[in-house]
Amino acid sequence: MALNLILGDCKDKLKCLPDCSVDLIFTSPPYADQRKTTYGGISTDKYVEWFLPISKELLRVLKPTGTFVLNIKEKVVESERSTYVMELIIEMRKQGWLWTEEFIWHKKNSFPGKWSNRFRDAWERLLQFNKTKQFNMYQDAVRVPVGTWAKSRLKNLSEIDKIRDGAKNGSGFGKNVSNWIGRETVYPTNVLHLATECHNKNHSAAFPDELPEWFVKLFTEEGDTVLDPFLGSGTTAYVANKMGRNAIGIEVLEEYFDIAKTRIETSLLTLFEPQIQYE
Amino acid sequence: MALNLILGDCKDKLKCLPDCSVDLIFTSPPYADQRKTTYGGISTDKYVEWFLPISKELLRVLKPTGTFVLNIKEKVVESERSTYVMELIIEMRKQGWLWTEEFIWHKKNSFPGKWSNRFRDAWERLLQFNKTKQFNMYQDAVRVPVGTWAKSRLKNLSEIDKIRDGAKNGSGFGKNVSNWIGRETVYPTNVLHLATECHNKNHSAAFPDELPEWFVKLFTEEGDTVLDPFLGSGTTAYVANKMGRNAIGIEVLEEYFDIAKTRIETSLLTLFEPQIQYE
DNA sequence: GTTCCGCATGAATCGATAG
DNA sequence: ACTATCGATTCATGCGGAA
Repeated sequence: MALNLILGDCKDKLKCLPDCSVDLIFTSPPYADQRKTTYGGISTDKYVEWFLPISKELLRVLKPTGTFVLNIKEKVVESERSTYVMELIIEMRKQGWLWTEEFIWHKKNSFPGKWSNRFRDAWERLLQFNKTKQFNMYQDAVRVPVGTWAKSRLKNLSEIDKIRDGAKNGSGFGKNVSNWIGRETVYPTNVLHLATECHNKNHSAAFPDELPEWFVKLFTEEGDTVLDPFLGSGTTAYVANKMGRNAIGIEVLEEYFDIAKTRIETSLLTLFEPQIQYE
Repeated sequence: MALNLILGDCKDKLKCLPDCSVDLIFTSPPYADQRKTTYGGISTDKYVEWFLPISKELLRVLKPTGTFVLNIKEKVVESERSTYVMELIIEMRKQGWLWTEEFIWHKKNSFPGKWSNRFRDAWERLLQFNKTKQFNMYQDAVRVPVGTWAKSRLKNLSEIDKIRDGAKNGSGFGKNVSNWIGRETVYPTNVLHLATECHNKNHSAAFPDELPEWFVKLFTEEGDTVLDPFLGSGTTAYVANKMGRNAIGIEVLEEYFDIAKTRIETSLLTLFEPQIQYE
């Protein structure tokens, strides 16, 4: 599978990509006023203005049958949720994007903290945009097991957990999906239950592998092309390549770029060519 | 507890309520293009225009320390999610509302169905609006059991042992108890996991009792006043009254109004005065 | 080989303090 | 007054060492 990692600002570098050449764009851009030390720290009131030229290029490079999934969440400013994400959706529609769906990522391990006026924020948006109504969607690729999941988990659930989360929370979406082949499966919903990865000092990803994995399965087939214009630690490109898709990743910060490149290339080496190691 | 059920259009009837008299507004208005035969079918492009005069009245009747929780979800129109909810938030802020938070109601048993271009919709928005930044929030009223698995459950058991030992000695008891209580419950997040009601055939409520119950606990104390301007089958008013809050409910449709009134009054009768039945 | 426990670590937010 | 920085708060998760 081709792996194309590009160092530079995606606003410029996207122009090098041909029209209608990408099947899935999955990305998590730097959030407003977040990661200020590493990225420029885009302020909340400039965010839409900053993003629109990029989304315009993304619209160009996406195939008519392709999908753009945007992982984003607005921050709190002076005790209020900012509205720049809503404004972004409205403006992107004016650019020609179709806002097809909003998935919810329920973050099972949300950031701790206590405030007098709000609880911990445990969810993020996964906005699905399309170029046309005839986009590819491979629903069977993400079917999840039913029934047995809840039963097997019941053993491990304490009484407290039952009270808290209910025992019928069957949105199973784990790594052992292969174990469930042959059993009864159902289609998932638009709510995803995943924990963020933590305790990875070398590359702390903003989202777990399972997140891009799910969307790569859902919206692409093997041999298709996946693009992440804000590569970060490289999770999207790594996952896409691992799954037999071509991957394009763009990252503006050299430090992140190097980490992502090293991580992806070494991981893929051990993944696909272990025999070389022993010969 | 006072129960005030009003038959009529809330746009008019709200004008009869005094300024700054309500502690919590919890409501689920008719969604755009839903219930067409009943509410005259508010179209998606007229929705904001239709709602703004009502939200203006709601702003007037709410106490400065009060909260408005709006349960809403945009519908799909021609394969796209409508943007009227986003536009509504932006316009309500212009009216003077503070958009404090967005809770997610994860519907554990979402409506079944299968479509080629989307999965089942398993979540709804619970938009929290406030009049001022100094609103009442009783966070301790909604604490949940700590999310421990088997391993830390053992840890809790050892804590219990400590308490027992302390009790034998007769000293240090209080301190251990307070530590233990602190570990047993935690504050919830802004994601609510509730199933929709499916066991009540007589009245199909838009949401389960637990939904308004949670917000009534969180934002009011006993003796406070809860308002639902779109009463529907009466869940909000019933729950509020059951919990010792004054309830005001407005419903435009006589058919719905009668059902709600009967349901609430008979339920409360058996709830509070069972002895009358036997005397 | 398991299981168990300790511990660091987060796309955070508020309010007080400092320039 | 208005902005910038900083400490306190808090909990699910997974890694690594130990039993």
